[in-house]
Amino acid sequence: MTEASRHGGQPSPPTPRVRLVDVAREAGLSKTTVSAALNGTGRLSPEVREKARETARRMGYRPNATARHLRAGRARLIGYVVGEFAATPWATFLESPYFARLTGVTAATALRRGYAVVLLPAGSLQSEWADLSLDAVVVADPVADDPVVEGLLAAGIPVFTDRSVEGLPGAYWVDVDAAGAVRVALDHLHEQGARRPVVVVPDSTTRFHAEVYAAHREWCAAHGLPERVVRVGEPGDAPVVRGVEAALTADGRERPDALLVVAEASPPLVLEAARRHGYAVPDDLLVVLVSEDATALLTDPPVTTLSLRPEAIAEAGVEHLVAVLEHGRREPTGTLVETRLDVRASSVRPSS
Amino acid sequence: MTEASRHGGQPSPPTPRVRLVDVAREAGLSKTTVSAALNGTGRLSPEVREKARETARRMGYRPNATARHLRAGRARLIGYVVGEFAATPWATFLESPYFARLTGVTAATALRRGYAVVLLPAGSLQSEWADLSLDAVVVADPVADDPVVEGLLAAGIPVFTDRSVEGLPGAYWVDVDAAGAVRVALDHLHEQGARRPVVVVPDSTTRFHAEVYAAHREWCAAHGLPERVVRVGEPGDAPVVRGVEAALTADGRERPDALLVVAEASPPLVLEAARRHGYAVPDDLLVVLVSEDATALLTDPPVTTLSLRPEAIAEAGVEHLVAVLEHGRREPTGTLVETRLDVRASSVRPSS
DNA sequence: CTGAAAGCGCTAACAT
DNA sequence: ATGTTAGCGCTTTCAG
Repeated sequence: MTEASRHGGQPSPPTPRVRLVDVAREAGLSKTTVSAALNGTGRLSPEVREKARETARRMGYRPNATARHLRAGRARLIGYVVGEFAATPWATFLESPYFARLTGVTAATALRRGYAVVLLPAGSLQSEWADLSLDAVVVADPVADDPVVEGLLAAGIPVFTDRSVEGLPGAYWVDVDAAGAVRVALDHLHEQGARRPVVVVPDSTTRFHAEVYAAHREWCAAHGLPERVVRVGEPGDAPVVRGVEAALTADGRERPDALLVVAEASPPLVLEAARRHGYAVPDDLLVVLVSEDATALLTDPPVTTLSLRPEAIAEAGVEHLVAVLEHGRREPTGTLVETRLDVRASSVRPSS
Repeated sequence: MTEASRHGGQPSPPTPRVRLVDVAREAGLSKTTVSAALNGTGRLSPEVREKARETARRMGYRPNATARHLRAGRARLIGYVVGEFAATPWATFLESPYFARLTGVTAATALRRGYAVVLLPAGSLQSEWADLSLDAVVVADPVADDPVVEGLLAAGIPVFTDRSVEGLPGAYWVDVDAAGAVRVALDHLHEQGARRPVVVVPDSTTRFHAEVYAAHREWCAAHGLPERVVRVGEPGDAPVVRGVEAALTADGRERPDALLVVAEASPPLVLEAARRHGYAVPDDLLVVLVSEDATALLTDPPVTTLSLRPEAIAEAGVEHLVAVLEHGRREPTGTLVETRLDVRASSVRPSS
């Protein structure tokens, strides 16, 4: 006798699952009829339909998804990869509010559409996904010419990712309007009187950051302002905060009067760094952060943030994916999501 | 003609996938033989086996997982839920280094065992998982008497979670030795000369925190030291740091000489808070943090951390799960993972 | 308006 | 040692 059974639980009788045929027999109907009744297909008399449903409910029938999928030819499974540094991929990845939300909303939206999202850690080999029958794969942050993307396309699996794959057949994208975001933020700071804005941004080769550099350069040229930018080696609170400190150190030049951080960093940490360097926010320094971090609302003053809207990206991506998978829609191959500037006290010049 | 085809990509010929029977025909063998050859089963002559394999490889054969699963009666799918605050579940959840690692390692380990991990966001309804044919579900942080757990067990799906489910038939657990962890940390501080340690811990009703309280109380009683504890309302850097500040404010009592934080908080932030309050670490104050945060190694001094070892928990959990699923092992129902104290300069009294 | 039968792709008895 | 066949549970023509 096992410990569990002595505790009074059932000895776990390997309940032979109720199948469609069992329901049919019990209800005195055929498999076909019950199937049609439950799926709302076919033309059945209301009474028969109700009887089938009632019996199924009573017997606790739950359709076998695997059999359905085999029949349907699609497994309703979506892979979710991050094409990232192999070292500590998920740790650095999921810890960011942006990716955490992207991941969660992708899973939730897909589930609502009847698709399950399968986590594919970057460390895992492609060979391990081989026997997974994925209908499609979402690549959450591809590197340039990502081999993962290429492998999937070669295997005939549709890929959904960011704009870096534009033009590849079978690859679809949803992306954020990075250039627009930078312009909106800088325009806002300019309107509030900023004339020496400094930008802090990770020094990476991703398309997103490349667009940020370019947009910043153009904006500065257009406004006849000097291009002040600090590039930090990697994402993460600590490096970014150091970058902020570097940006705020005048180094002989005039002190900046506005700060735009295009990297996720804890808002309170950034504010504190500014204060440490003798800036009063927003009096001496206007601050805008690209961040999804909710603590931005809790600081004193609350911090203006530019949201990349991971929720919107995830939803658009899944809708697009479902459209391609279910209706064979191949156009458009991309969707651009607008960012959102949430103006708060940190970037509003007081009573000008 | 579509945009894609004009770009020179194949017009995406809906490649009729290569099936087992196709390989068999091509190789002049039967399905059985090819199947046996590829799966390493049966007794086949080496030449035939190699021929089958070679043909399969050449034709780019990839077995249809859905058909296999239907045949096998199991879908090799594992659900992964977090039984948490419904509001912003994944955001707060995945952002923590602990959970991010737990999640990533769970997925990677399962995949290596041939199981796919499906994300089930807390906001999603049980009805949405109904037709998912999950072989088992991992509940990553159940609340007391979690209704999710109960629903799954009622549906006959094995559940893997933490020790709070001990005794429920069909529920298995892997947990961290919270009480042992507290003792190890406090013993270490005591050895280093601490006599007025203060503990900061979230004020929650989870089993983990309850155990922490109890272990702390016992330890203090056993050592005849006053029980100094600060409970913070919620996890998250900001509240925890405020808790630390409260803990370090003497308030008429003697200043503490050691600090144990049992909540994930950014190590540099905690150190800074200590300095702000006039403590030199480790001279005036020994510091130990329960954390997986890698920045603990980068501070000055590096911070001693107590790791709850999410990687080990995830691996043990998956191994246990696989054992139950594949070999029907029902005992033991639980595994306890030891924590690990990584002693660094922040908790070593200098040259005593 | 309902039921019998075929078949999705694969594996494992069983027969040769 | 290899091939034939049945069947996993479901949906869907196609007869009745």
